[in-house]
Amino acid sequence: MLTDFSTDCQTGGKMDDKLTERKKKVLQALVDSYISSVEPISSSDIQKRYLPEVSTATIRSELSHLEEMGYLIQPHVSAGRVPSSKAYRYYVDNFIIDDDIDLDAMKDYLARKYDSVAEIVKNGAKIVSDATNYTSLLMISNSDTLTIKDVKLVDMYDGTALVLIITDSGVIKDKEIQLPTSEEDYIESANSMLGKCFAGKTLSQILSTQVDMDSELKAFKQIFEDVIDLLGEYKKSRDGQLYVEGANKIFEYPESKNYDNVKNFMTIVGKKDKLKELMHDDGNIEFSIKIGAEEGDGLDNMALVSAKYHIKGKEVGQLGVIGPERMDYKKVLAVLKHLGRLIDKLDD
Amino acid sequence: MLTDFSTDCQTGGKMDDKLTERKKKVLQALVDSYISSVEPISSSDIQKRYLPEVSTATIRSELSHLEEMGYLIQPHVSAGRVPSSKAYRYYVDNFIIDDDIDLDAMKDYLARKYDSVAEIVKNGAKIVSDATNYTSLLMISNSDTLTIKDVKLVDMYDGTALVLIITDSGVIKDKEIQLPTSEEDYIESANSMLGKCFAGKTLSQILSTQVDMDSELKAFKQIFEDVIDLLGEYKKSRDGQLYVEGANKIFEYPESKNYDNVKNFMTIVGKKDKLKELMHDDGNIEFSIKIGAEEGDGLDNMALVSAKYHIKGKEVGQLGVIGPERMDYKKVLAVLKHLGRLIDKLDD
DNA sequence: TGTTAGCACTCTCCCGCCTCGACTGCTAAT
DNA sequence: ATTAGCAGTCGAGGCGGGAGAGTGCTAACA
Repeated sequence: MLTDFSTDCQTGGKMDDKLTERKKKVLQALVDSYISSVEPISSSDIQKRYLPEVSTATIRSELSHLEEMGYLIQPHVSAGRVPSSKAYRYYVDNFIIDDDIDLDAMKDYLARKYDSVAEIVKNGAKIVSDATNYTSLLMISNSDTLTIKDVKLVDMYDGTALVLIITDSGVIKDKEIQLPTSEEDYIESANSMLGKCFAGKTLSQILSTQVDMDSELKAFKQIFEDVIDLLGEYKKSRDGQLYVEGANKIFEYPESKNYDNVKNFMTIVGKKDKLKELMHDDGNIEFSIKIGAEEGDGLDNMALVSAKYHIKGKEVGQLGVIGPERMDYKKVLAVLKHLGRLIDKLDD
Repeated sequence: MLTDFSTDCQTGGKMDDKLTERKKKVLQALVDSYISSVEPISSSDIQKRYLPEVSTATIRSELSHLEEMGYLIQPHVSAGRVPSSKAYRYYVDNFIIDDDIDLDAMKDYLARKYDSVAEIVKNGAKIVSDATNYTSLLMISNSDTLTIKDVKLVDMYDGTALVLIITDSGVIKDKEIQLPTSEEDYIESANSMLGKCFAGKTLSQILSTQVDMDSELKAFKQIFEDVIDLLGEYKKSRDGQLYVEGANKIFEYPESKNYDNVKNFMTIVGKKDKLKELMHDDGNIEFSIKIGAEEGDGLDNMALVSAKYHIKGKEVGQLGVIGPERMDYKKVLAVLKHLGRLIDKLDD
């Protein structure tokens, strides 16, 4: 089993023993069926495909029991049953085992569609959306993980210089500033000072540190402050940027028949702040699954699965999927997991 | 009158004289009414608010005439009438006069909401969407207008250099490349060569010109090609980038009651290529209005209004609005026009 | 006690029918 | 050319009833 799913809801994990084996089987059957048909599931549906050895009456009594326990919902008396958020939570916590996650299929899929691993990383959000057929979310990690390799001034013209901030993921910011003097070696010594001060530190470290302006540094005070400003600006623009891909996949779901579903979905997909909050780092959990109203307002009938991803072992962001509560968690997890591995192994 | 609207449809402009004054009045009344109520308009609606001096019977005969001519549509026999695309076209070509465009109101609105002009430009798309309550589109102009000021190599480490492309709107691209030699003055002479080749040209000019590699340039062949590649890459990433803001305004329209409308709208808003095509430069027309199916597939029941905008007199992009065909053209034009002026006057 | 067959019950969906109300198109008069 | 009057048309919405689906309950059985 995947052991690191988020179980921050009161119904997670610990309920295992309260369900008999047969109840588990019925619940799993119902969720599986519902995920594939997106129609209320009846007792005979379950009997036919999953439990031919018992009668529908038995299944019915199990179903009504599960309903009492809060796992199932009956839209109306003569309809079948539909899983509740609690059921999905139980499902992802207990029924998804690693073996189900078909990494090889994913691998083939990606190999067919994309030429290089670099291309895969670049198109992360698009790939996830394509492969899962849900809306995908890509969030760039906050700047705690970004290391400054060097800060350089480049002479331009008319006493201006270009500030380059070189990080371990490329040059990230440039801006022209005014030089306080036109001395020839000013730039050179400024460069050495800047290198000394900033190289090897993360963005957050730099911004939270108060540097003593000793005599040697005084001459570069202005430059220094300009650079700090620039870093602050960059942090602001980069921190937790969120990209959404495939937002109108919703129209391909049966759920879209219901106007409110479409509206809710589009509303939450439009609220980047809310999405960021939902994707936000849950400690050491590698995969996080938020289901329905568990997470407060806004995610009714929806679920959000997200995974951290790393480059060269370092956390660089999160990649996720948002879609209907009845989403194909196995597939989604397979895609996210495989992609995570691919990205992590990347070394060019 | 605004004289520079797009009139690239067969019904534009020239139909003026074919409509009697009263027909014009009826048509305008109907479109105005419809724009504000978004319900089919009956003969008595028009009589009450616009033409009390004639009877409903007279108006009815005018209406049925206008319908014959293709300006109106009757959803069914006992409903009022609704404007056709042709009616909207006629409306924007003939009934919107400059005086109607209340620039001052717009000015006040912007002044209340934003602190500085710079902020207004930066948030162009958001402002337009807020102010009009429609979905807005912002397209950065293609690279024909972008001039390269200089190309510079900056020494890094281990025989690599950073390529900087400095344009009149800032440094736009940087990439590390391998230097073919570690000679000391290589970078310096390369810089002078690059400056000579590229300074003052536009991106497109550079990419379309075949440069003779004479003896002097041979030594820099590799660098030269790297830079060209870089420019090509940049052009690709920048050319006609399109931003969409406020896509789910659709849910605030009465049209959203109809599922197909929502779907169509979201579909086209998701198709950036199609939007780009629709926004694409129409010669010297300052404002372009595309209405409904006039423009081929995809824009049924919708309209797209776009305007070029300039900074310091130079065209830098387009700003537009996409929404229902019955949009408030006067308001939209007021917003776009006023914002265009503000942006153009910007000089910091 | 758990399981089962049988059956009555409930509820949705859908169809046809109806009425009401909104506008129109037509006609005949001015 | 305009108008009043009126018949005609169509959609919206309410009502009722039949069909179908799936359940809960009960009583019998192992």
